[in-house]
This record gives sequence, structure tokens and C-alpha cells, in this order.
Amino acid sequence: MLNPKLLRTEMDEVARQLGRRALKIDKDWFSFREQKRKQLQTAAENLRNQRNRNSKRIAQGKAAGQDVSEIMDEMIEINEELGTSEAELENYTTEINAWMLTLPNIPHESVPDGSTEEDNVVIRKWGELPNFDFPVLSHVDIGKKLGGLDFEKSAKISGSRFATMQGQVARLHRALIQFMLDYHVAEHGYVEVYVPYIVNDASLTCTGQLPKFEEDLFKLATDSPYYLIPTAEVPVTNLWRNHIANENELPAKYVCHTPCFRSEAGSYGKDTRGMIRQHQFEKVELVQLVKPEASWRTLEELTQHAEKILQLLDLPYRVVNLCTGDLGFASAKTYDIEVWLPGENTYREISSCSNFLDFQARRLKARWKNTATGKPELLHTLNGSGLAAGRTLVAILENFQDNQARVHVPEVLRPYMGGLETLSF
RNA sequence: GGAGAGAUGCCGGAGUGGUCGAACGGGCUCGCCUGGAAAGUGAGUGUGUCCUCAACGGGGCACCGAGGGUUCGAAUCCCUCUCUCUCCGCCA
Repeated sequence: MLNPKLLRTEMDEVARQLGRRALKIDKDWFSFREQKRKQLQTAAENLRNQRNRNSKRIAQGKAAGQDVSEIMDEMIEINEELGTSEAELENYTTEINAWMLTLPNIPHESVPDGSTEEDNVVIRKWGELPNFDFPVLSHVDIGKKLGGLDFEKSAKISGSRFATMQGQVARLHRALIQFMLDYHVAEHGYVEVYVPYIVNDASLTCTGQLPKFEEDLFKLATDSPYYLIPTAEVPVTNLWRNHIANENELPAKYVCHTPCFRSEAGSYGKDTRGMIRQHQFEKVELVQLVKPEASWRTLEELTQHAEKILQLLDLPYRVVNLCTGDLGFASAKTYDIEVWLPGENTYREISSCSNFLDFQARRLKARWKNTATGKPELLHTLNGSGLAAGRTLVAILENFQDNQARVHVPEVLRPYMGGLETLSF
């Protein structure tokens, strides 16, 4: 959520900034309701003040054995008036709050303007693209030949956009997850956490998936509003809901492996083949909560933490700065890391690293006690995939295939594969 | 699934209708004491929001799990929900 004060005092500037996201703000709609709200709130508070004062007078009067019926009569009038203004106030605040929940974060100045992913700006590239002197296979074909990747079986079990893995491929997938977790814990100082995969609506509102993007989620058919998590970001960031941290708790750095569930509504016909876009996939997520002054530096660090995994796996990638049109709802700035996929002859997103500034923290009420001021202040939240395991598996199958019907296992994964150096088909 | 108990500030814990943002204890912070420490001792110590002040500060409103209700007045009474704990049953 954006700072309400900013909306009240700098509305023109906010509207201009959000305009970069091709969003039109109805300034008059807001200022009218905001003015009403303020007026009604002041009125209600004054009436409550009168009521509280009279209440004390009644208590004291009764104790002294005096007649308090006059004050009681006055109270009836006050309460009548208060009831009216409270009801009206409630209408306006509900309306304003609902509206504010639909406003996305303000893009940072370093975010390029643009409408589609075509306008994203490549920041850097790493690794050399492989040169194959034989017809390159896609991960779908390799997986099938290995007998380890099956989409028909999962279609039978569940439907489209699900993968079934078996044998060495399933183990390689698991090895990737273990390796990423271990590395981020040992080398980057993250704390491993295990969290629920089902969350309530409040958690999703705090991280920004709700109320606007409910159609992207799998909602359980229970009485209470339960959803499958679309990313570990939701439960992990919500660990800090309603928490005021001491300085020594910061920065908080979590690494978490979870499955992720996405309805992929609106992506019909997109990436239908293979395991690029699935309803269910595994991801190792990095989440940080930091002091505001540290968040921009942290975004660079966190992105590099994710990149490091690709470097150790020797997978070529590039980092792009998402343009305003491609930027996520809650994010102020996002670096996507895109891995090279020879089977598609293109780069594909494998990680998304974002700085949300205080946007999520405001909804979460995630704060820290600033020792300098002695006051609680909002934290900044960041997260990034480190990495999406399914897509990393795809990248390995495609980049490390050879003309001998083999896939070479990256060295860092071999300890997790019982020393296995190649998968053969 | 059945039966019961509970939810109060950083923690423990009192408070069953009025002057309660909340006793008391612990913790923590600052000070005194001390060669230094412990013990002792004094003071302070919630959050949000609005108004006010040059500043220090001062003031209003709200918050005792959440939401509703009763009442002139609710931490306290009533209803609903959520969560926690204990026992029984079932179970990975």
C-alpha cells in the first residue's frame, strides 16, 4: 500500500508516477472522499470527546449522590449525532481503503518506461551460449528419452500444465533444490524456513496478491478463505506481520523451498508444451526484511545471490531491468534473471528479484525500532527466486546435452546425485 | 470428532460496569551507590492517528484475540468467529 499521507499531500506527483504504469488515477474521486472523511472523523472524535467527559461527570456525580439526569439527556443527543456521523464515516473509509488496496507501488526512477517485456533493459550477460554441432533437443524430448519426464501421465492424474518426474530426472530436480538451499544458507547467510503452503486471505493481501489478482490463485473450496501459495514470498514475508523488530534482528534473511501453485488464468495457449509454465512448480525463494536505508543495496546483493547459483551451474544468463509495464504490482523495481534455453533458442525468466520498499511492510505492519529516533518505522521487504527449480532443470537438460545421448550433470550437483556425472538415454 | 479451560502491555499476571491505557512483579533504559560489579535504590518504559509547539513538550481519539450487540458509560455483560492449552477418541 502506498503511504496515505503521500496520497493526501502529493497526489499530483503520485498520479504522475503511477501514470508510468499506464494507470489513470481519479484524483477528484479521491480528494472528495478524503475531504469528507477528514471532516467526519474530526466531528466524530469531538463527539466522542464530549461523551467521554460526560461519562466521567456522571460517574463522579453519582458517587457524590447528585442528580445527573441532565447530563444523561445530553448524552442521548450526543449519541444520536455520533451514530449518524460514524455511519457516514464508515462508508467513506471503507471506500477509500478498498481503493487504496488497488493502487500499485510507485516505480523507482531507475525503472525504464515501457509497456511490454520488449521494453525491458538488459543490464548484463554472463556465460557463453553453447554451440551445438547436432540437432538440439528440447527438454521435453530429452526428458521423454530419459524416461524421466512425462506430461501425459500428469494430464491423466490432474490435467494440463502438470509434470511428472521419475528416476534420475526426479533426483536431479531434488538435487537442485538441496544444492540451492545449502548454498544460500552456507555462503549467503540465509536462514532456512519451512512454512505452510496454504494461507489465508489476509496474508495474500499483505504481500499484494489480493484483492486484485485472485484469479491467478487456487482457492480452496472451504468455508474459510484459504489459498494455495503462488510463491513462498507470501508465507515467509508474513512471518513478520505485526512485528516490531529490534535492530539486532536485522537484516532478516530467509531461504525457503516450497511448491508454488498458480492458476495461470489468462495464459491460455502460452507455453503449453513442456514444463515452463505449470500449475505447480518448486522454487527456492530468498526473502529479506531490511532497514530502509539498506534496501537498494540489498536488491543488488540478493540478485547476485540468485545469479551465483547459475554461475555455479555454468548456465548462461542475462539480467534485465523490468520496464514499468512489466513490473509487478507491489514492486518498485525488479530484476529478472533469464537463463538461456537452447531448445527454445531464447532467454527465459528463471528468477525475479524485487524491492518492494515499504509497500508490503505497510500492509504487514512489519516495523523495526529505530534506535536513533526511538520510534517504530516500516521495514523494506525484498525477495527473489534463488531459483525456480523446474526451469533450472529444463536449462540443465537443454544446455548440457551432447551428441552421445547424454546430459552432463553440473559438478556442484554431483554430490547430491551420488557422484553421477551423466544421465544417459 | 467429543469434553473442558483460556486469550490483557516486552514477559508473567491482576482487574467482572464508571476517575483503567490498565495494579503488582520481572525485564529493559537512564541515574545514584561501588575501585569495578552484584545487591540495593530513584525515575522512565506500548501502538496508531489527528491537532498544537521554533523546540523540549502539550492535547484529542482509538486500541485489553477479531467482529457485532447491550448500556448514559464496556478490558469487564451478551452473541458470533479465530486461535491456544488440557483430557478422551482417531491418525501420519
